[in-house]
Order: sequence, then structure tokens, then C-alpha cells
Amino acid sequence: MITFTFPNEYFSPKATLECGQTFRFSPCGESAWLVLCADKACLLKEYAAEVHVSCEEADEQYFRGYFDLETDYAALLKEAEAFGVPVLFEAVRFGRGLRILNQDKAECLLSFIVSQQNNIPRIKGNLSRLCAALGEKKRFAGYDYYTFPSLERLAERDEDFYRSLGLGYRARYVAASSKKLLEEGFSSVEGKTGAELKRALTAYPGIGNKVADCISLFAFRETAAFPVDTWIARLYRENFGGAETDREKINRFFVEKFGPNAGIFQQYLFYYKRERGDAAV
DNA sequence: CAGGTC
DNA sequence: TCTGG
Repeated sequence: MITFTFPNEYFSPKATLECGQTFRFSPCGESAWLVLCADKACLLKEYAAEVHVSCEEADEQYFRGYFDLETDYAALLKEAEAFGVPVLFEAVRFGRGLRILNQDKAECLLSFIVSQQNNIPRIKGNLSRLCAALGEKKRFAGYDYYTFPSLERLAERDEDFYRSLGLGYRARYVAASSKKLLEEGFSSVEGKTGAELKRALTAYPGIGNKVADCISLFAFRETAAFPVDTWIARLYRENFGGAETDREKINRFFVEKFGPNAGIFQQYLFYYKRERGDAAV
């Protein structure tokens, strides 16, 4: 096991983990979290001025990439503030240290199918049962955890099995998309970006525009992808005086307004609106 | 009612 | 349209 550090000025484990982009993490006492992705695990510990990341030696580069540590968030926050939009200014202040993760593609795809019309505690429960049932048991830093299941294991189960884990009507989508992933992998999205990537992702069963934007942003580094959910739609009405109700139109409104990094700013806005829905701006 | 999709 | 906080 090795430990590397990163200044916490632009890395807040709490904001990064709790903003809703991932569901596979658990607090370990005060200011520490066990974070899981694919078949890997790491431990985050927050100190006064830095975050310590502990993982297997072979996984260091993986987690540096996972936590997006090569990206300059100081510049991104400056860019966000320069728009002069009060609610965005407050959101980046509130969510300071939030970083967009670079997640495993298959895990992200299936996780966000599970996330639709769902709440975070239940999504976490669904995914943890899914991993316990089909994943591989491993141990890291004294903690037992289950890996995200392989596509082989996922694809051999049917809808009824996923329903038994509590996925509800999403069970059909998980079963069908797992099979598609095992058969063709990501061949249909390979080399695609932007709108083409989004369209290709919506070809997987259970993936519509909103979930496709989430997967584009969280697993394909598509920083302009701007997921529009109920919270963003509310933000659009309450903070931007918007009148449109069509979510694709709301999506275009924000992408045109905030440009190529709109998706990153979306995550700050979403986190702020969900945590501080009562705030004046 | 919850970060929708078919 | 599933389901539970």
C-alpha cells in the first residue's frame, strides 16, 4: 500500500463524493472514506491542509486519474466566477473542492440506469446488493468490499434476479444493457464525442438523454455534457427565470451559456441546489 | 416524491 | 412504472 497527498484547497472528499456522481463510497470514522471503483479501492483521509489517498501501489495512477488530479480546478473556478452569475458564484463557493471523477465506463453506465427516478440512499443500497451478489470479495486496509461485477457475471442474470435486488422496473434495463455490453462492449460509442456520443449511449436500454449526459460527463470526460434533472429544472426556473419545460431545451440553454465546461459547473450547481435548496440565490 | 425512460 | 425514506 502507498499513500500520496494532494492539497485540499481544490480537493474536498465530502463534496466530491456526496455531490451524487458516485454511489460506491462509505465514511470510515471522522474525515475518512473508503472509495470503490470497478475492482479497486482506496482510502481518503482529510487533514488540515491536504488529502491523503491510500491505495495499492499499482493503482496510484488509476486513482490520480479517477480523482482528476491533473486538471487545474483553480482555473475552472475562476472561469465559473467570470460568468458573473450569482447562483454559480455561490455554488462554486459552497462546493469548493468538488472534482469530477473519471469513472469506470461500464460501472457508471449501469449505476446511472439504476439512479433514474430514485434517491441516493436507495441507489447505494441497490448497487451494494448488486456487488455483494455478483462481485468478488476483496480486502483493502482492513476493510472488506465487493468489486463491481464483471460483464460476464452481470449478463448471465435475468430481469427477475435484478428485481429481487430491489431495482424495480429498472431491472429490465440493467439485464438488457448488461447483455448489450457483454456482446458489443463500447464499440458503438468508440471514437464518438459530444452529441454523437450522447446519441450512441441512448441506444442502450434504459438510457435516455439525462442518463446519457451523466455517463458522458462522469466516464467519458465530456465536460460540456449537462444533465438536466428535476433539481436543474428547478434551478432553471427559480434562478434563471426560465420558462421552457422541455429538458433538452433547458440543456441547450445551459450549454450555450456556460460553454465547453458547462457539465463541470452543472455538478456544482446541482450539489448547491440539492443541499441548499432554501438559499436565496 | 426521488438526479426518467420507452 | 418499482419502491422506500
